[in-house]
Order: sequence, then structure tokens, then C-alpha cells
Amino acid sequence: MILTLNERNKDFFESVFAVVRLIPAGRVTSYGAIAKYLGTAKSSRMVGWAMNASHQIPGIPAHRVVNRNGMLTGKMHFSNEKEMENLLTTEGIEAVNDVIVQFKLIFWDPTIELAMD
DNA sequence: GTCTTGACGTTTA
DNA sequence: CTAAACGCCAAGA
Repeated sequence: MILTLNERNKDFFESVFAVVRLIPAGRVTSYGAIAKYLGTAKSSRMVGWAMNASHQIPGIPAHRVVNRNGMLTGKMHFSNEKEMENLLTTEGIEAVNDVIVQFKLIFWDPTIELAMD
């Protein structure tokens, strides 16, 4: 179910969680992409903030969300720094030096994959 | 109430 | 090319 955050204020967190949950294994996306999809492209920080709250919610593959540079910026927020990289590796995502390899190829853009019309 | 900080991203210098 | 500033908005102090 595609979320339509028209109000963009109502349940921002919930929307972010929904999108993140839709990210298929082996794929990754960026905070900005999610923010853009939600209509808050300029507030990409809020996405990251929402992700921080996602810790309390199970089923949120936060490890599949990285910054625009493909860098594992949020690894420090996991139980262990290697946790995020480990999870990515398990899903077939290669990450070296805290940076996802072939990031562009496995990049999952909600604005495209979810095909908002 | 104000001020600082922050899982970001884009634009200038 | 790299470094710094700005915008954006929410939460904690």
C-alpha cells in the first residue's frame, strides 16, 4: 500500500517507516530519496530523525538506508558498528570502508520503483 | 520561551 | 578539486 503523505505533517515517521519496509532485500536507498518521495526533499534530515525513532520499531531495515553518498552514516546507531555492514553483506550488498559498493546499481528509488504518478 | 544538535543534501567560495 | 555555509524541521537541554 502506497502511502500518500499529502499532508506531509500527519505521520511523517509512519510514512518513512512504510517506505523503508518496502525496500527489498539487496537494495538500498537514501534519506533524500525517501524525503523526496514524501514531499519533504529539503527536509531529508527529518528522515534520518525518523529512522532514529525506528529503533523502537521492529521490521525496519534501517541498514538499507544510507546517505546520498552511499555511506553507512547510521552504522554508529546500531548495536555495533559492524552490525549495519554485516546486515548489508548478508543481503548481498558489498560495503567497503563504510561505503556501499555499486551503490548506484542497487539503489532503490521510491519515486521510481513505487512509480508515483 | 531560546539555543544547540542532528542517520542529509545542495549550493557557494 | 576540497571546504564551508545554508536550508530544513524536530527534539532535547
